[in-house]
Amino acid sequence: MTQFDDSDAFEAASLSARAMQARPAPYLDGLNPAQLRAVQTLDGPVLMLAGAGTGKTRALTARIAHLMAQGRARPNEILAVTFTNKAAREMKERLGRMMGQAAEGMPWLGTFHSVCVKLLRRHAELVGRTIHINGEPRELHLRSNFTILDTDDQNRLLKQLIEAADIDPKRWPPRMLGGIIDHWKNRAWTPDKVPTHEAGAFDGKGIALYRQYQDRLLTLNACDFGDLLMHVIDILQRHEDVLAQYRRWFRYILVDEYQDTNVAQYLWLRLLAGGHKNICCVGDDDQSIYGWRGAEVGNILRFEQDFEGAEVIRLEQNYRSTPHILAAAAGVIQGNKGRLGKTLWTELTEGEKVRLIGHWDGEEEARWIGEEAEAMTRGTRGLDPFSLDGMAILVRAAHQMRAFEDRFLTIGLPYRVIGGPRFYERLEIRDAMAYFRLVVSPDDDLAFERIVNTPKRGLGDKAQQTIQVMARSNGVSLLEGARLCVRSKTIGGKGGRALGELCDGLARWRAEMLDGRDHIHLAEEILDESGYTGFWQNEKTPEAPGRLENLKELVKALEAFENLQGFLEHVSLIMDNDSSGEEEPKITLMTLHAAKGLEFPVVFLPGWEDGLFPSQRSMDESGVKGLEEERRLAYVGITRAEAVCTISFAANRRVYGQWQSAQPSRFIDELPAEHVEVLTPPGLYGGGFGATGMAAAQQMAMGGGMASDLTDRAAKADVYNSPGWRRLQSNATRTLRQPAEAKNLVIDATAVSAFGPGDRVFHQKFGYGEVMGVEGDKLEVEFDHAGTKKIVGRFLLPADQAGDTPF
DNA sequence: TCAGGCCTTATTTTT
DNA sequence: TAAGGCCTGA
Repeated sequence: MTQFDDSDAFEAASLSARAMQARPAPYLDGLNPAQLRAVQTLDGPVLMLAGAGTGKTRALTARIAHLMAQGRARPNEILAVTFTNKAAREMKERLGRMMGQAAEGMPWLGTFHSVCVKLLRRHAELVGRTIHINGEPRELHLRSNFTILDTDDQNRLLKQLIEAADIDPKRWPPRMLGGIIDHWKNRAWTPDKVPTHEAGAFDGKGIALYRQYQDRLLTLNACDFGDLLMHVIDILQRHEDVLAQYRRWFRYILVDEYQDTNVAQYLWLRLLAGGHKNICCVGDDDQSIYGWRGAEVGNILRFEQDFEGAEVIRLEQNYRSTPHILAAAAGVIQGNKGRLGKTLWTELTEGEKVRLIGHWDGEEEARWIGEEAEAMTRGTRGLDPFSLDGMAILVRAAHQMRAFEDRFLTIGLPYRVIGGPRFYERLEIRDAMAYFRLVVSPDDDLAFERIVNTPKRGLGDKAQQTIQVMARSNGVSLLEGARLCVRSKTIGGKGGRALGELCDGLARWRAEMLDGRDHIHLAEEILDESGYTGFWQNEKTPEAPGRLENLKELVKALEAFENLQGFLEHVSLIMDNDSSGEEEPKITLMTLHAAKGLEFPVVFLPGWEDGLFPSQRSMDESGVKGLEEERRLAYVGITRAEAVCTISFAANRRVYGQWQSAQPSRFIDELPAEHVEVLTPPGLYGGGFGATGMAAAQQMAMGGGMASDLTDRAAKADVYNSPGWRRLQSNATRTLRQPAEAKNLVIDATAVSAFGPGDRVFHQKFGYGEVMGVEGDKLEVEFDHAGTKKIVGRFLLPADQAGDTPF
């Protein structure tokens, strides 16, 4: 298909569209030939194979603009799905900039899940089933105001079911069952469709529990994330009229990150695109890194078979990285079999080689990266200076971040961590939300369970069981059951009084809400009067102030919505944590997974050791498939870098408290030597070696092999005396001791002498504590909640000044 | 009911 | 090591 096909549209296009077409199309400006083809090939299935940094979002948004400008579809006739809210938002913003307000009118641009929620709310009543409750058949169906459960609700529900089935939740943890159910839902297997070879799952009770769980969700009028897709698929499969309606409705379909789709998403797309086949999938098989959560690389590899007559367009011109970085990435990814294949190229000619450095242990690695990052802000090794904002450290596993955090805290290097618990997953936010949920829907039993005794109201297991029994025997919600308990004095004393207050409060807040009271004030009132705010105010842990801050932020987030209900509906799908408004430049710390789609001028890739990266577990569990996914992860990591990419590894690392020695990652061997520069670790001699091949380079990067190369006696003597040599010796004997502390510490006498034993101090990370003694340049501090630590004096504040600082 | 001690376990994570 | 869940003693 060529761009001339657009002439067909000319006849069909409306007058206004023809007028638009007559004008130059600014959204096409500056697109390269491949991008142009991807934008202009409108009919039939298209696979846009977009390598890292090749401008795929640009092409995708231009394509949408083109569809509209050509009069092919109105904004509401285009279905565009992404995986993350962030990607959807980005696309909306870009479209907005490209076409003015037109993008506002794209109601079907969103994540798979948000689109499914919209569809499901329209057709909820088509999801239903006859459930026997106490032997009586009852026809239950989903209602359009269903609630969306998150993982935590899900696990609590599963735990109840597991215990009710008399299964030991220790041997068979709810999380595991949740994982299995998720796995099934990712394949669009309803309880009836789970194949028999899965019957053994969860001690042979998996399928039965799955069915019970689905029934329970239906009675709660709730869905989990997997249901959103699965229910929609089920509806589309069973109701031809509904399917036909949407096939007509969505005239063009676009899919971002197609390599990440699972079976359910694939089926969903096939159903919707089945009529006209105007589907454009964008993705990169080399960046498929979510196989472990159900993504099927097969989907993208099979595209041409699945969608007959598909046009495959490769975006291969890279606008991000230098040639050395691209070549290094290409060298690594070459090791994978069965790729669709792409060759990234760039117009850039200059640039740094990928840098490789080995360290004695993980702490030294962190120390070196800290120093290097700091040096790079000033310009070092002949490089221009870089801002910390342009630097990122990408790790395989979240726990690797710890060494860096510790180090950066010590030297005072500003950093930010991406990932970790998202805002809406935080304890205090979930508690607060449970209060809101209960006000909006008094029947929300899960929310009730969460907050009956939070803050502590003296309602323990026994009282809660009493409420359960009361509710069940009367066929009412837990909240209503609680009211009955209070009224009948079944729960008396202090607990009963507190419970009565809670029930009254909930009734009062609900009445106010129905009265149309301003929801922001109402939210504040709920949190104050329930005692929840007070609970955190009285808490003296170092994280308590932060939690209060988060609660404030939560209330602020309400401003964007008209009422509590609207807020709750959106929030369950928008699990973003965009902490905006950063002042000072910071280096970014995150996992490789979280880094996909991002780019940084300077990237550090630490921990390239076999077993850590590639991860042993991946290889054990998924064999070659696992290793290939790890390799794609390496590819993703390298291709994040624009200008400088530094890979490092350590010979020794502490794993679960035990010192272990490690081999450099096999991926290091796969780096093409001519695109790699080996840096010498501090304290080791060996500059000026002509390394050939990465194996030699590795040795050198670790300081190995230098004794034979250094013939000069004096130099040799120096080497034997160098800390590096002593390290190597201990390495050779494999004594896994913790290496010696770094020397050359400058003793900061003023900072230390500012405190003495008995002083109350505050530390950014560990909170409040008391100085126990002085040791060299450090103070020994016994923290109230973090144990005893040795801290450099200048990172401590007198406790009474802690409140005045922006910590 | 609850705080503190013991034992177990230990990627990657979005919606 | 270190965090989270469970149990026990007060």
